[in-house]
Formats: sequence, structure tokens, C-alpha cells
Amino acid sequence: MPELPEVETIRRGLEREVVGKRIKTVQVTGTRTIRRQTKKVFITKLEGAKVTHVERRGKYLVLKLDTGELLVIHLRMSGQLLRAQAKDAVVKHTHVVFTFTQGGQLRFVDPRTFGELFVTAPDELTKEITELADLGMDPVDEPISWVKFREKLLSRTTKLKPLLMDQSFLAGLGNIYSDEILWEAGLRHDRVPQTLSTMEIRRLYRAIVEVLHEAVKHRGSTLADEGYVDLHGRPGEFQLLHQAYDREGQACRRCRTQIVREKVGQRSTFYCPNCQI
DNA sequence: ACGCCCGCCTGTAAGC
DNA sequence: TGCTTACAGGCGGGCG
Repeated sequence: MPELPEVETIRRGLEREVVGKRIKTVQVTGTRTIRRQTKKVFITKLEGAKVTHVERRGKYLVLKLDTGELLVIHLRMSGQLLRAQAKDAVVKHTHVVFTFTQGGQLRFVDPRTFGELFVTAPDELTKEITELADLGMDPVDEPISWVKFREKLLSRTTKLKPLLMDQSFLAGLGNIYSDEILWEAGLRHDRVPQTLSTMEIRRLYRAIVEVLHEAVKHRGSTLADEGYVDLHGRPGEFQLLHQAYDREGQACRRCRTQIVREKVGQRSTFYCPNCQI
């Protein structure tokens, strides 16, 4: 479900709501959510620890603990982190509940159970998650250098959409935002970097930065299934500004041509067949 | 070394 | 109405 803007929104929520708090107890009820270590080890490493920082690495959330270890969270397709009070009803598919010494809880809810949590030492992180060992530039965290972007783009032969979704090229993009970026740039998903003019590369570069900043500003995209909500259960608003994703049959806001939907490597791809070239 | 395709799950919506 | 099928924000692994 969540891509960079959604994970970043959650990260900011955690920064306000969870950093500085000490974990009193951890309850693990899910059977698949903790899979890199035993539940017992997971719980032991967390109880009594204080959360001191929250970082995002691509779509991963990394919470630093005062024990020196890291709590790593990936929401995958349907994971949610929700702030709650102990008295609040526990919704279906709640797999992990953290209770803080100051009161209040953080709950991990995940119907499809693809998401996971684990605790690891900082120097083990990239061994545990090889994707993080070779993570691309972060388009929101650090301003991307135009020279580096161009160089890196031209070194790849992959088509633009799979390239944008490749976490070793850029960190944090998925199916929604790659379609939105390509619409904004006026480029087709199957273009190959070597065929792009300097102007087209510039448009792509600008689209990446602009679309993601706007999406973060509007706290991410919540689709009809409401799979993504922030820590407070609030939906995002960027879906109202989508130009391509989930707009099949609707008029392109640039040229009025109907947006088409096409399967590209099993993923739905939305684009304007007229003004994306 | 790369691209393609499946599997991992549950829930919802569309199709018959 | 009810059953069946397709599909959903991600990622790793196995295949050719």
C-alpha cells in the first residue's frame, strides 16, 4: 500500500507521537508479523526501551532505541500503524500492540500480513535487508543532484516505469507515484532512458521532485479501500490530485484524451495515450 | 545479470 | 441473491 509520501506521513506522526516515549509492554498476537526472530526475542529487546529517533529509508521505517538497537517496520501492502488508547476496541488483524509507560499505545494492523517488524543492531540492518544495502537516492530527504540523476539514469537500460519503481534507482516509489510522475513528465512508461532528450530528462527530474513533495504535503493517497490512513486514522488527500492513477476512462486534465489502463508486468498502469510520449 | 512471473494473504468489487 | 473471479500502495525468489 504505502509508498514514500504515505510512509513519510507516518514517520512524521511517529516523530510527534512516539519519539521520547518508553515502551512498557509489547503484545504480539499475529503469527506472521514477527518472522526474523522469535516473538520472545522481539518482545525482550523492546520492553523497557525508549524510542529516540524515527527515520525513513525508502519505504522502511527505522526507529532508534536507547538500547542502541533499531526497530524496523515495513507496512508492505496493507499495514497500518495506529495511535490508540488501551481502552479502545482492538480491530481485526491487529498483530502487535506497544503500550508506553506514559500511557497510550501504538498498534500494528495488517489484514494481508505481508508487513513485518523486527529488532536489529545498526550494523546488521543492511545484512538483514539487502534492499537497504543498495538503496537509491531519496527524492524528498535529500535534494537530488541533477548531474548525478542524469548520470545514473543514463547508466540504466530499464524502461522508465520499472526503473522508477526500482528501489536501488530511487528510494520509495511504487505503482501510484511512478504513474503520476510519468504523467507529470509527459513520458510513456515504456520509454528507455537512452532515447530521452536533455529536456525530457529535465522534465522527469522535475516531476519526481514536484509530485513527491506535493504528495507529502497532502499527506499521501488514500484510495477507495481506505487501506492507507495516518497514525490518527486520517486518510490522505493527494488522491484528489491524481492525474493518471485510478483515472481510467476519465479525461486527461492536460489534453482531454481518455486515460487508459494497461497491465505492465502485472501492475496496473494508467497513462494518457496522447500527451505522454 | 536481467527481466518476467509467481507467491505471500485477506477483503472488496465486479461479473455471471 | 449468491457464487466465482479479478485485483489491490510491495517485495523476494526462482526461472529462463
